[in-house]
Amino acid sequence: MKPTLRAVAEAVGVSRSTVSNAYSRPDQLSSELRERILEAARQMGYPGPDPTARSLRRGFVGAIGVLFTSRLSYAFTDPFAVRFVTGVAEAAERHDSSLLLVPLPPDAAGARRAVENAAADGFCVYCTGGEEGILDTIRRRGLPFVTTSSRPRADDRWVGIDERAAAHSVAAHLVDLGHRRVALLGHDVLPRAETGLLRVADVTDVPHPTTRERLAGFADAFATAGVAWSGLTVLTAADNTRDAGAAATRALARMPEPPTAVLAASDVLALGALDALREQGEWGPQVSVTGFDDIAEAATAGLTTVRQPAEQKGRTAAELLLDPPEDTRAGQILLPTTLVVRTTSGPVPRS
Amino acid sequence: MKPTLRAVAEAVGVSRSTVSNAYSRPDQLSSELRERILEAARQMGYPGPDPTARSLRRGFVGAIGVLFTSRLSYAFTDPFAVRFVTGVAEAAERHDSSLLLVPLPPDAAGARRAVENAAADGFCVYCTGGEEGILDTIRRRGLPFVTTSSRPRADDRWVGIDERAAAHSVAAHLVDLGHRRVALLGHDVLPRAETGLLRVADVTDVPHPTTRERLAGFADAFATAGVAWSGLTVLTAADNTRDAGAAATRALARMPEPPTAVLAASDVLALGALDALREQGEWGPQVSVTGFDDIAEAATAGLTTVRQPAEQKGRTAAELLLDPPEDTRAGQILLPTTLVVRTTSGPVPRS
DNA sequence: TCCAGTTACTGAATCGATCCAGAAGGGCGG
DNA sequence: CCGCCCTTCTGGATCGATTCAGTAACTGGA
Repeated sequence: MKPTLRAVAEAVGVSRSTVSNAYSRPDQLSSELRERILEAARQMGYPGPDPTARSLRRGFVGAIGVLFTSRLSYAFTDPFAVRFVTGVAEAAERHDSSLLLVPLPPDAAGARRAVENAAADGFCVYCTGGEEGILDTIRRRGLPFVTTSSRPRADDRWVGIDERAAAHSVAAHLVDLGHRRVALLGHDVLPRAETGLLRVADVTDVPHPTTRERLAGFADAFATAGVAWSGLTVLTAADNTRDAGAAATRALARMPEPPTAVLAASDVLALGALDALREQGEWGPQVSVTGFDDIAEAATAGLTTVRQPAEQKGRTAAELLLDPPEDTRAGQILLPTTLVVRTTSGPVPRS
Repeated sequence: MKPTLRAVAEAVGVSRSTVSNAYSRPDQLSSELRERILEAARQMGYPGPDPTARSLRRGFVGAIGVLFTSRLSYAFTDPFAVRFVTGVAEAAERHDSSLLLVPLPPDAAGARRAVENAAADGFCVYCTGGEEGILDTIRRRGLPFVTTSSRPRADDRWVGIDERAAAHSVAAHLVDLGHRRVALLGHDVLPRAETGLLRVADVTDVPHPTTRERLAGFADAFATAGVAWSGLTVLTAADNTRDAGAAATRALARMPEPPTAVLAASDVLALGALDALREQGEWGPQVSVTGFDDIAEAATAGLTTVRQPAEQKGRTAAELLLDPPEDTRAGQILLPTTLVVRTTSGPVPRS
């Protein structure tokens, strides 16, 4: 067994408090004694105060948790998520805090347990589906948190973008280009993970809050332009992945009157859509495609999209958590978005 | 203040042990009493056993630490690192373990403190520079760990590839194509972070173990082919980033007899080299470039490289940590690598 | 010389649980 | 009816530190 602080104290012949002070409050004892203590500790192989015991007594851990709805391994696959975490990490680092990444199992009970068992001083909640239950669990623990995706309560800390307005901006761009027959591509559009076509029925039923807002924003733009919702098609991807985006998009080829544009709810899906369209011979590449997020690959692919500041979002979230503003009302921060027009969007082809 | 387990016990009129059992050992009490306890807890807003206290008493945390030498935010920028963590996350998930990401400050003392304070049951040590000091600190804490990069001690758990042989294979590929005047591109080649040209002096002096092995492997191939080391040039990138790779490569243009190929120690650097060469008018694009790792962008860029199974490396590392083989000698796992020839390597141009 | 003010250190209480030996009560075979 | 086992629950010790009020010795100013 490793020696404890107590053992060191006994070896040196001082009280435990003094040994503790040697580590955490050097000014509380003579530097001579301190040296003697540290030397003895070294000799005995004492690794310093146990982090867990220290946390218990001190009442805080020194780590912030980042909650992901989906599996952790998936989280790292999503470029936007990675950039978000990068931002969180950056801020955490500045505050000498570690990062505890917590994957939330899909079932509510498991998710609750995960949050209850996480040794963290607070949480950044990254874009989850069944968010409310999770926030409640955090509240029960009495820990602070920052959300990013769904509509926050008035007194919750939050950082995000105006999803709906941002989505509106890309859609309006397509409308301006003359597109009227358009497919909206989102993941998790229906509770059951169906893939394929759907008529736009009631977007408010979409369970995933971010997707819902974005689809609503898309729909807004068409409504404004007088395009009937019935002219729109919704493609449901099984996942927010490139492959799922491609798979969902392939359904278009089977339509009698295929759309002239695909409006995706994320860049990842949009890239998938491009993949699928490229397979479609001459017709495919003529279809306009837009994304959302502006991940790195978007630039390479020439994807028209809406940029949101991913790292900044993460950084701001962590900052909001680690050193909260005096004024509670300053706890909700809206980040700007920009429409980035590249080469994947263009006027409706004449033919 | 949140109620504690003790408060719940008093409210229900049972002992603390019983409440504890209600949460962690349902078979130790009648289900009727258990229900009563949980109900009372719910009423009082008791969030369940405190993770820190539980960890202290139980003697383990339920999280594995991943140690990064560089800043956390940088770690997420490196595609290879991200894939490695993805693998670790996957395995951790299977074992119901959280991930604690621990950035190690560049200074030895800070790094030691970070390791001493990390609340984890064991560590995956991702490719660090001053690795030995860190491993010692972990050993002092008596915690298990798995390394990936440097040469392990006989009884350390380790997962990795034969860096030198793998590096040899790309270099041999270039030799076969006729290249004789070649630049080796690595980061952190010298202790002081110099950028620019260097003659190959003594590769064994390179501080970063992985870079050292790879450069050595490159050199091997040329030695075998009878190419004098003096024919080789070493480019030192300040960082393992695309930009740093590009910056280092620009020095080539100033050489009287520029190399016909650039052998990079990582894909990230290689992509940077390609960027730089593309700027160089007609000469640049003729230079062959090879990378190392086979990250996703490598395929897109047509980069010739050596593939190593990144996710698998992470997964194996975590697996080795979380459920170690009976036989200690099975604790060192060598993963396979493959030479992937694409379009950035070709024969020496005639001119 | 005396008292106030520092400095250096001690001891007991505490953080919030889990563990373990053991007690009380019920069921059952002999 | 006794003894044994099983189930259900209890109390106290314990995990490894930190905190805080308090003691003792020393310093310095009047």
